[in-house]
Amino acid sequence: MGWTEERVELLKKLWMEGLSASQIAAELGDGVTRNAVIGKVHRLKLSARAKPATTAPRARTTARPAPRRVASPSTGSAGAGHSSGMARRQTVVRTQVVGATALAVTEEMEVESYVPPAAEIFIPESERIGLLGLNEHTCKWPIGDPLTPDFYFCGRESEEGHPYCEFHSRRAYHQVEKRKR
DNA sequence: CCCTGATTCGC
DNA sequence: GCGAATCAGG
Repeated sequence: MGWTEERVELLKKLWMEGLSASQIAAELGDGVTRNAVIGKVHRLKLSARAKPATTAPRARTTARPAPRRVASPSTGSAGAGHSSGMARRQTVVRTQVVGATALAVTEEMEVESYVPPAAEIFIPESERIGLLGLNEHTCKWPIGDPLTPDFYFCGRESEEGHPYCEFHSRRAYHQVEKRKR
């Protein structure tokens, strides 16, 4: 289905209201993808919105060398590492621990100094491991202050090829709540 | 992994 | 004009 005036108007309206491209795509239905929405938005020159949403000042990134796909069905694509180190300054979400699965977001704040990531989960002292206890199958998520003697690593089993256990792997970036109208 | 928007370019 | 593929970022 093409872009009828009605659909374009709806697109403009929702975009200005701050809905994400994927949400608008779902709203329009008919197999419209978020890419279609974004593409249309650009053609309409509607890029600017009230709320920056994400990705703020993007002055200029690479002018995309020459990916060119479409015709070649080669399946290469092997590695893809994803390096994300521990930032000294980071935005954390304070949670309330009620159990292993009951986490409630109560406040979002930015902290100055290092904060033990995912300290919510309790690791029995007998399972804690130090630097020398790490191997390719142990979760390398650090807990505590590295400069302190009581510093240790999660140490639980990590998925093959992954540096962290499942719990800690999903800790970094997982949608707290999926937008639903 | 989930997600966001930005960009290019064959169609 | 359209939008999949890709990129860059959180």
